[in-house]
Amino acid sequence: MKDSGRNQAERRLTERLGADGLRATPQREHVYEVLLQKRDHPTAEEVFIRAKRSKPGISMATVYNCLDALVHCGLVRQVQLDRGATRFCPNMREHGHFYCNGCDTVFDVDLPKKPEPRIVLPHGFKAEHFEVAIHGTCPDCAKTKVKPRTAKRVK
Amino acid sequence: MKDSGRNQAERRLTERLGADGLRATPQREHVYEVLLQKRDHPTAEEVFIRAKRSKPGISMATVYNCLDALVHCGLVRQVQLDRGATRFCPNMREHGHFYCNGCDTVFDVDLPKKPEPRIVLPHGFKAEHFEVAIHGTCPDCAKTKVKPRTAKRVK
DNA sequence: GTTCTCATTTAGAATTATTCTAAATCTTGA
DNA sequence: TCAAGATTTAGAATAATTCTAAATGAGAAC
Repeated sequence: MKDSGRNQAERRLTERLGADGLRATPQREHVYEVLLQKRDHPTAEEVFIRAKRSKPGISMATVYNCLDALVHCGLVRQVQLDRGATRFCPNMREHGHFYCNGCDTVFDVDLPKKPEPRIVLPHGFKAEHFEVAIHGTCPDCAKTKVKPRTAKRVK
Repeated sequence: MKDSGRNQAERRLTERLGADGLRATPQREHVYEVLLQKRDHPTAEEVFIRAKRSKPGISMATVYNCLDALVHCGLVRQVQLDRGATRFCPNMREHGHFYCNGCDTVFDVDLPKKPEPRIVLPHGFKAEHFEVAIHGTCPDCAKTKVKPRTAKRVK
């Protein structure tokens, strides 16, 4: 049947949320689907807008709640790249993020195979998760040569 | 003489700002000094508070302006770790940041020597800068076992 | 030195992003 | 069916950052 992928995603969602003592509600499922549908690292606001298209009653507070729940149970990563809003990424594969200073777009980038730069933490530190962010210029912006800056707002 | 270190820092500041067409103003020097004095990854607000101690007239807008100028000219890095305020770090040596989910403290961590896992970017992408952030639990918090969470706000 | 121009600073308003609150609704298990 | 607790909701509140316009300051041109 044509949406077995969707059903699978839903099962996983219920499972993961459950493991954290959380319920798989229609809103949480919907927010998760929104993230899976267009993987362009949307902000909470953007998720809200998309979620409203097929679920007009959903509220911003719920979107934040759902996103938090999804992050909490390990189905979604939150990505902090610039001074703006947090972005969300349902790709849990190990990967980094390339942030284009020119157009603010975020691209997933592969990290070297069995990489984990093998960072040695001082004694007693327990790592749970790591993020690699690369800032630079994407091909399009490199061509058009606009906004060649690192920090925002300084002319 | 006892403050040659400071003079050196000031020379570098003037140089770097100048290279970007910016002036080395008393406020910019002061904000830079504040960052150098206590390298605990303060937020703009914290920098503002510290800056005011010896320069009561300085304004928040100026602190943001100065921080932007310093980031822009490559003397300071901004670090985005959680949903809270941006933090600032005057350590330009290559290093990563460990963020403790328990106490929100940020620690500098060394990256493997000639590391750069050699991330291969797709054709046309130009990397300017990269950040490695590790989220986890610091030794103190590991002992006391408080707040064992990844995302905020989900009970 | 005076004047012009432009950079910078400042206070405060405005905006943006996120969190909080309390009431309504829903779910689940007894 | 009911009680307890989880979730959602709207809207208020807070936090973080940016914007605005006026005042100040500094260097270039006279």
